[in-house]
Amino acid sequence: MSEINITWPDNSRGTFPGGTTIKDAIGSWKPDVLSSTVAAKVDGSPVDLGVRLEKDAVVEPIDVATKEGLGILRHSTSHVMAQAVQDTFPGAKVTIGPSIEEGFYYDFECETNFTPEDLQKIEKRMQQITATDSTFSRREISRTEAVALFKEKGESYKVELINDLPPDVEIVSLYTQGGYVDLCRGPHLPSTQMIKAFTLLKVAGAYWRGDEHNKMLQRIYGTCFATQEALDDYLRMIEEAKKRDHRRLGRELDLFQLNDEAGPGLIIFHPKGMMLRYIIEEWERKEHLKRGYDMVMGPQILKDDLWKRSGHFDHYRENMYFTEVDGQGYGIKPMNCLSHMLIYKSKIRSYRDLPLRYFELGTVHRHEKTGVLHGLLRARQFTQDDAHILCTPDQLNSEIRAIADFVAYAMKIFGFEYEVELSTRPGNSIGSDADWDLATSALEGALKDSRMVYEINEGDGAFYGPKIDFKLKDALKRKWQCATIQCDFTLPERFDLSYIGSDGEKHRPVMLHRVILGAIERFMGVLIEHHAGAFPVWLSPVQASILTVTEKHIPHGEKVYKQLLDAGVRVEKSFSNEKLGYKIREAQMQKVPYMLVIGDREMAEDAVSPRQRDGNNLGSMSVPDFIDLVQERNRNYQ
RNA sequence: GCCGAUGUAGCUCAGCUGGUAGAGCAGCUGAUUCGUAAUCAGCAGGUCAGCGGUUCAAAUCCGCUCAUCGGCUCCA
Repeated sequence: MSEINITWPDNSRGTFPGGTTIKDAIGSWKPDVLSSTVAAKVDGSPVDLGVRLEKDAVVEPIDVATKEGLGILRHSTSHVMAQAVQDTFPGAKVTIGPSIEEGFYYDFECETNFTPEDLQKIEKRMQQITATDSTFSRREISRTEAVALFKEKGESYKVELINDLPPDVEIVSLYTQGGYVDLCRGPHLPSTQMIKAFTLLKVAGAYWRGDEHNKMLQRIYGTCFATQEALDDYLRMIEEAKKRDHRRLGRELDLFQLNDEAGPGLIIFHPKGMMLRYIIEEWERKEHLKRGYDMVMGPQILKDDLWKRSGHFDHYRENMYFTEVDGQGYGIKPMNCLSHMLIYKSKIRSYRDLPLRYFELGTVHRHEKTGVLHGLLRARQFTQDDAHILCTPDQLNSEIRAIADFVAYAMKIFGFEYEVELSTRPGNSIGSDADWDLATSALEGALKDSRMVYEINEGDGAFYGPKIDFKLKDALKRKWQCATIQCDFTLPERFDLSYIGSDGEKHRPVMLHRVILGAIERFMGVLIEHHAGAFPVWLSPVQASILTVTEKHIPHGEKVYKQLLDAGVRVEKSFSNEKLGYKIREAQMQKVPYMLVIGDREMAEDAVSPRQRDGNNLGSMSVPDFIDLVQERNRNYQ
């Protein structure tokens, strides 16, 4: 038998008889690696460990701890789940079951609805399967054979999947574990025994192939990790996320409410929530003015004709609210651009005026479907830190780069990491191919010039133009869409905007729509969850609470209160007839950064000794020194 | 909008197979005057989401509506 040469990741080489399995080869290379290896890459392509090597190759084991390895582990677990579901519910039809970022799911069509008790049953069955050490074995059959096989099993969704494969695909692969066969590209684990730490999480509805016109299937979500510890960590993280839920903290910290009587998706800000909002808005105004933006403001409703002209009536009507005044139809604005266009049009513009940057904390209303509403993160009325930049095509690049810098600065101030995505033309769009190409390359060019790392999101742009999305990552690594830059050649066209160029001729300006924090409400929701309600001092609605020990300390407490208030410190009185421990606890639960206890000592020294919410005591200091401390943190965004 | 679950006091939750509602915390009143995460006692608080039906009798069973939650789709 001929021999083959294998090159390992460390560039060492080994010689093996032709037909050696990858598993055996790895086993003789580094036996200790094998136990955590789920599959391998042969010349770059991932394959099963059971594959026999027939020619020279570069072989790289895929470890279960890597992202790719975890994906394979989870995908295999989803196959085991499908087996368990069909064992438990013989009528259930399988559809697809991929691994996802935090686990896996599998969609089923089943007459009965899965209950939480059913999940336990399925999980138990999965444990039986994984305890048996069944191998995942791959088999390749012809397309027609596969169709016949799944037809016979009554798996109509699998038949549909095979039929929809590209015409040049002649062979499909099947994986079998413990007598259970599924259509799959692979690769998979060598054995079910590697599946040790898994759990099923929830049942949810999901449309077949993600299309809302299709049948609703039942999706079971689960997750799987290489070790029990990793799974436990993940489950703890979910618990932590629940504790941080902004809807819960919004109530506990008395920031805002969503009230049935007011209506779904409508937020009512309480004093502390409004204070947080005010701080953010003031920051916005200051930063925009620094960057050469002009503040403007338009009305909430504008005549229907304007929305028809802009294209919103044709493309966005189902998301808009309408009203009638004196027999005239009006649309409640879902976006702020129209007023800004009218400002531009209010006089003849010269190229010397450009770029014009109109900024508005613009409150918009959008008729979101009831099922998508989610606290502050998805509401029907919200306020964008919106701006529209009108510039010459030549200025586009520097304007986009300036916005990207602004976003980077904002993310630094608020303490978020972020990712960048470029979204291209969607199906439901307006405008010419040439304009879309120009706009898309302008955005991409600016990203490249700014040396930003970005991903491309095909077909995810707005109906009027492509966009750059910035997705920030919070303390729990969850991603949230906030900033976006959208390039628009259409509106200037539709509204016949122009400027007089140096040549004395009329030219068409280009328009950029952009937001930095996105929607103030959403950003607040993200901030609440990011900080778990314990905002940095500069953002805390209440920065200090004054706690009197007994009622004889109230007059001095009042004096300190007044001093702090005069200095602009956001301060609260806790003068009630309770023991100090009780008041500390109260302030602690409200996550107030500084607690100022006023007792005999503080009265005698005319001082305060701030206790931080982390339990640290800063020692005795004068009231002016404490004021400096707070103001220092305000200035430094800490 | 779709699938599923849920809805009892301000909050967190009990309330067995139908017999007419209960606790802790919060609130109020009083006592206590207290030094870094809960002082004690008393009081008050609910058309059991809403509407309709079954029944001698409904928080409990059935239907519809509304809202919320988890997803899908959509999105700042």
